[in-house]
Amino acid sequence: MTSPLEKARKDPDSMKARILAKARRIFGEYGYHGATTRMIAEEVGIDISTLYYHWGEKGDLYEAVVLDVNHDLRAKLVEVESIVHGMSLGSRMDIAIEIMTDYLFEHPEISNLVLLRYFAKTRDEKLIDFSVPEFVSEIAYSMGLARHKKNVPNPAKMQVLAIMNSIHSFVSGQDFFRSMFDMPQDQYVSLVKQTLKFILIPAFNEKTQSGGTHGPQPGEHR
Amino acid sequence: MTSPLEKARKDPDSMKARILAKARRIFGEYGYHGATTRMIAEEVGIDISTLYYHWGEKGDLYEAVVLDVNHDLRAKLVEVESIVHGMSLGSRMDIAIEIMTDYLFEHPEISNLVLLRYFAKTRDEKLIDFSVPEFVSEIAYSMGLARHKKNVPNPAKMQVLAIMNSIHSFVSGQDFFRSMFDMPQDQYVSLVKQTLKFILIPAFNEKTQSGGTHGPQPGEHR
DNA sequence: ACATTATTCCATCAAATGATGGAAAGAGCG
DNA sequence: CGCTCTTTCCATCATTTGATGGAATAATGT
Repeated sequence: MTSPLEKARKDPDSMKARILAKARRIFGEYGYHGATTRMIAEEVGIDISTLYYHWGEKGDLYEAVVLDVNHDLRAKLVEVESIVHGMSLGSRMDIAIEIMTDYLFEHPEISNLVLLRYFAKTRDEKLIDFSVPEFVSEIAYSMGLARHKKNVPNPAKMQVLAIMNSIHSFVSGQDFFRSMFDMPQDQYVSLVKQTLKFILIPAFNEKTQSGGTHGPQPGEHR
Repeated sequence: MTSPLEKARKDPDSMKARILAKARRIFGEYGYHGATTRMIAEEVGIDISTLYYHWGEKGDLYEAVVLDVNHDLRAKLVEVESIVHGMSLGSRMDIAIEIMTDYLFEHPEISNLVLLRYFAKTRDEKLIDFSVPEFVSEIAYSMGLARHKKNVPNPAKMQVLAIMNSIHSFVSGQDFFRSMFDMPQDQYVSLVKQTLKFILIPAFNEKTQSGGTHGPQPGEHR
């Protein structure tokens, strides 16, 4: 059995895929409730009922969008991992920040959707996506913050979340933030990379030797 | 002339204030479109038309909420600044992270609203809030990242944004993130502080002497 | 007590929105 | 061609949602 999502991914010119692509953008831009099926249909240039024919109710389309975005994001992370494999932690982070930042600025709806899913509840409660924890553990492992893919210490997971969220925030908030910098997009992207490296790299460079996980376990902090 | 918002802030028991308080929570939780005037009214325990009587249309109430939240946030930042004034940058950040994290976890709707405003567009376009740039410049100045309050270098502004967004993200995303850690709230809060300090402090400690603004100006990066 | 004003709720609208039935148009196939 | 299956659109619903008019109730001032 092939799911509608798999069909869409197989044939990017199909109506299903075209709808999915626009839905990604609209849902990412306006959030679940801010996006209407009519907006999406109009964007594709089709009647609203055609959209329902292919994807069923709004919540189902949204679910497909979330899964689709997660699929792409995971694929990119795997690609990055294969590129930086074997480098020092400093270089790894430098390259990873470069690639992921470029990628997410090219597909800002990914960051938008990830963050909106974190931060905004939806009236019609939908499934919680459990692929986030996997992501996070895998990245933590490949950064050398944990010795085993399973059983990654909580502080390591949190550090990965902090990194990912920092990038997503600058991508997703670009309209808002750029309004206070008054600079073209490419300069903003450079500034984002520069800032991310400035903030993120030192933390992992100096403390690396003093025991990957650093400091006390969460319980008895301070 | 006193605005409705000022009236509400003056008398916290007034109907205006009670509505505003609930509106903060609901708008923060569900976003602008996800929140309905009926949800807010029901939360307060009043009829929907009473809400309209006090605050006019939905967009006006939302605007009041945003201004209200910004007011509180700014006040807290000023308070923190007065507390950490004169300390070393390291201590300043340590204390500031402690206080701001505690504060925002006590008022998570502040983080929610700030982030949703950054990341989600609203169909009915509303005023863009220009108090953000001020915030950011002031913090950057008080962190010693700029010599004058006016004319703060862009990299410094970006660093402040990164810091603020990191805190907001962990507060706003707590429901989502805690589901992957399986720990009580207070432990999660500790872990957040620990992670924020781990990531944020090293960047500012070592490079402090090598020229506050660090590295090249945005233009010719890399 | 009375007049005036402020506040609250009930009833109701109009528009927006999610969703569907069924007719038309198209595609594949003997 | 004639048949079936798929796809698309038009018309239409039922709900939800933002919003208001007006009656009823409570405050306030004189």
